[in-house]
Amino acid sequence: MDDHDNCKIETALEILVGKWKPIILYQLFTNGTLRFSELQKSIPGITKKMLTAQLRELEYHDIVHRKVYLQIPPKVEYSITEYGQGITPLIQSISEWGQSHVKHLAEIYGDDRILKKTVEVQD
Amino acid sequence: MDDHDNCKIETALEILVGKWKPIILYQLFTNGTLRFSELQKSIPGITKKMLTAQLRELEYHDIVHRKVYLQIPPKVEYSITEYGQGITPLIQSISEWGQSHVKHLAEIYGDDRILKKTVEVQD
DNA sequence: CGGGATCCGCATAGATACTG
DNA sequence: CAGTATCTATGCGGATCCCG
Repeated sequence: MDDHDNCKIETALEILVGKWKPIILYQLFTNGTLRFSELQKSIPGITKKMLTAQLRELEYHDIVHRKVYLQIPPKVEYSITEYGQGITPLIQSISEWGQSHVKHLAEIYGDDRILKKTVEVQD
Repeated sequence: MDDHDNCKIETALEILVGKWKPIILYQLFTNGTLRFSELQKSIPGITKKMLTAQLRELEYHDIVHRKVYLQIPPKVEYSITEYGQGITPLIQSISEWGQSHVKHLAEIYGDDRILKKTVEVQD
């Protein structure tokens, strides 16, 4: 780690972060190509505004490709770029660490988040 | 990637994310142990409130250890836990990808962020 | 010294309506 | 259909004050 690694990390994080980006990427990775409306339907709760904004950022970073069909009604398809495929190892690393970390937390605090859910329902 | 990998990713990201966490971790990784006030001085612009909040989250996740000396005036030292050491490969991965990605962006859009800096200084 | 409590401002997300 | 424009709301970060 040299002195400027932090900003690089933050740059990388920008791409994954934002309430919706991980799940957008997940949808595109697993489904290949999706229309705007399909994407929206597959992500409950997201608004057009947010979806558009997040997709634009991902597009800027060359992770997502935007293909516009000039027709009425319009049709726009989104997919992972070739360069974007290259983040899979990274996502894999993060995901794996995340999984083991969840287990670690369970070991420390006990697995009472399940109980918590039950309690919440009781109300 | 199974159906619930997203939440795991988000769990993992929670730890790195937040305006100040990367640099807090950086300080602790490079300096070993730091007092609250030393940490604050090493991170220009951060408020006590934020520093406290971020440290508490990191502590909850067992990444950072908080050692309190019961004395007047108080003294509190922070360090990376043994478990916390385990995130280095993850940080490494993210950092490396971040670096190569910055280069990729430079290739696509041209390297005009350096020029931008120059312009900013001109003022 | 190392915080906690409180108040405030701004950015950002959400909701709604409109458009090519 | 795939957005944009506009308005509103809320939640987070910053500033300030206080306390053991």
